Amino acid sequence: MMDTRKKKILEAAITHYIGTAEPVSSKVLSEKYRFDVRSATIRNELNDLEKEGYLSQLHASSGRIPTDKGYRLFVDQLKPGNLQGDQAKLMKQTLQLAGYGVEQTLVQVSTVLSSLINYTTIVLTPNIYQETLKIAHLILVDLDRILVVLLNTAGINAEFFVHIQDRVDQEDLNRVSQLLTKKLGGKSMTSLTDEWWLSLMQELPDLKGMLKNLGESIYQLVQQQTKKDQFFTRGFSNMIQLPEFRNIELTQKVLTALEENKVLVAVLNEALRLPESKVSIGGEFFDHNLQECGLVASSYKIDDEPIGVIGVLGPKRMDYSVVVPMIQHVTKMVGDYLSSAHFKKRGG
Amino acid sequence: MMDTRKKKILEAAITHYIGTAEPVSSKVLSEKYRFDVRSATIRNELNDLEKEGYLSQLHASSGRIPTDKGYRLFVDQLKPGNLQGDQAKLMKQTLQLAGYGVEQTLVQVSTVLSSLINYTTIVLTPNIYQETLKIAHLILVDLDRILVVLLNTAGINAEFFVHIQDRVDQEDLNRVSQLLTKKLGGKSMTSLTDEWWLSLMQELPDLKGMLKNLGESIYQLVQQQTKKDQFFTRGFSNMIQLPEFRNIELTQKVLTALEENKVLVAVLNEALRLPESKVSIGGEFFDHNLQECGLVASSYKIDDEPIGVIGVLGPKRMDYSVVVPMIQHVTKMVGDYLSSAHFKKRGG
DNA sequence: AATTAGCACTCGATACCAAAGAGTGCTAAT
DNA sequence: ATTAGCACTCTTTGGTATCGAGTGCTAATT
Repeated sequence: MMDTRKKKILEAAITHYIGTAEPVSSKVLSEKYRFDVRSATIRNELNDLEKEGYLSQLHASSGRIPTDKGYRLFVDQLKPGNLQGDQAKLMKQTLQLAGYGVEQTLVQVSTVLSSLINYTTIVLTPNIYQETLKIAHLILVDLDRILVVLLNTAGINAEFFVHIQDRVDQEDLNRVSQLLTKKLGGKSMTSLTDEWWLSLMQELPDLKGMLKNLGESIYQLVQQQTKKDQFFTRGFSNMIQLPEFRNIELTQKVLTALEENKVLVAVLNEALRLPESKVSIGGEFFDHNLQECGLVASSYKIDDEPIGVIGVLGPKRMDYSVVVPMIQHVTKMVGDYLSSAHFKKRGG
Repeated sequence: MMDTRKKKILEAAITHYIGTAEPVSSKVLSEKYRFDVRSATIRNELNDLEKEGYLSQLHASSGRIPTDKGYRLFVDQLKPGNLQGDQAKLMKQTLQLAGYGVEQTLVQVSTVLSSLINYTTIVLTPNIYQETLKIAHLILVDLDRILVVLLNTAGINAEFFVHIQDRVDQEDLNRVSQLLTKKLGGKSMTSLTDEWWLSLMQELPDLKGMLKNLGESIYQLVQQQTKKDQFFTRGFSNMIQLPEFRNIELTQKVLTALEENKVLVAVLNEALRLPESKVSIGGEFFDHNLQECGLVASSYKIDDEPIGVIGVLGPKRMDYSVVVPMIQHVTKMVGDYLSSAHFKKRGG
């Protein structure tokens, strides 16, 4: 039902549409691609492909454009590709010149990535809730306020202030820090139960009140977790040059989806758990604002643990054959870099 | 040269244009506003106002639209206004429901602000470089890596990792932290000179190497300061509904300006030092991408020190009479909140 | 001297029509 | 199974006529 030539024609049609954003005609296909058949034959094949749901027409006498199903087939059969050497080089340089810190590195990388491919990059940044905790440290700020610093095994840190009733000094806090750090190993943020805190209080009875405050604050922090903005976007202004975004309504929709980021965050979170990159196309998003978009996303890892996701959002006719290898390469590179001694030395 | 009636007509013309985005005709002015003269008279006045540079025409037989000079006059004579009670209430609620931390509070506030007025909010966030330092604390992370936590007098913190050669333990670091905190009072990030570090080394000769690493890292951090992203944007998707943004080229320009944020950051930084709010209009930006925009910006203060800026970017015909009081109110409210015991208690 | 009725003029917006052109599906011939 | 040929569909483009909003100017009026 889907012989080689038909497949080739579908592939050529999609490739051509990706390149031009114009509906593809039988004439163009027979002239620009070597099928050694006249356009009428191709016309018959196109008709079949439309009936099978891989292509569609905007109106009765227009050329064909791919459907979601068409793109999906196209993407699924893409062979692992390489990216151009100069692009790989540029990304490498970007990493080496990036500023301090994980967040800043991601900002730099996604900005350059977007300008390279002219689509929008979207990023899920690491947070303290991934992985297990490693270090806790308390710093006395005011008489009644302490800054709590937490670090997980991936080296991602979080800080927040806690208000306390009891008077303590930094010496006390150092003792608490030491105890916490000792007891924290293997625990995640959410597994710090009431019982766990109670057992701590028994070890340091004189600082019971403070520990109570601390436990409550961390609990509240976990509750607020979802509110926390762990998502950013770069380079929409690069993408907006593409012909589909001459359509104001479409531009509005995509901007809205990027700002009300729930759906995108959800999709990225799915990609976090996948071993490979994830491609989403048009109707596969449960968001009408994204019906005309495609997304390629892949996770990056610190020491083999996925801690965040980099994605590329573009029009449905995005050049997947370039973007997929690109995003795989970039996430690998970022992960390696964030795990590297070099990064850690210069102050990650 | 500018009698009362003329002024009133100009004001009415600008108000009407702000409301409708349509060029204003003499007929509309004579009918909707009570000048008690026929349209022909108004026509004469409009002609004068155009010659004086306050109004302009799109083409020979069109109504008038305000020029930058017109808007400027209009804005400069605005009387201090109040905002509606329900809006004030909503902002207050937003603050109380905002998440932990300064950054998250600002994100919430700017999101709600944008949805209230349908323009884009832009925010300069506080950073460690403002104000003088108060506390430094070092935390041992790995054998050769420490996390440095700095806090300034406004309660804004920064963290970064430092790689060290010498073996130290947390006890050592506690001693260093204590010394640093003692010596830091009144110093700014940039005034930590080589001499200052040398004097520290003399007090703790056994940790000389570590202090050297630390000094160098902080120096590098200061160099990188400008790279740091201390700027964010919310609610462009609200604004894009306005009729001027049906023009794709304009949308592209404004988006580009928001992403290449240099010019905007510069303008906001000027507002940081001003006692009142700052309004910028069209040609007053040295950026062709912002020629059709207006900006109202004002700083927010922690304990009377300006530490950041909230701005509203809209089309040139933005409703300044609403936005100016609004932004003044919001920045005041945010500053008070960030300075308040309530905020500090619940974990700023 | 200020105001205004009246009018000619400009220019954009809208509608309509014709012609051109791109592309298809189908039929019949190869 | 392929394809030449053709009728048909629909969009695009350009031209033209018309409408109407709005102006500037002149001359009359207050």
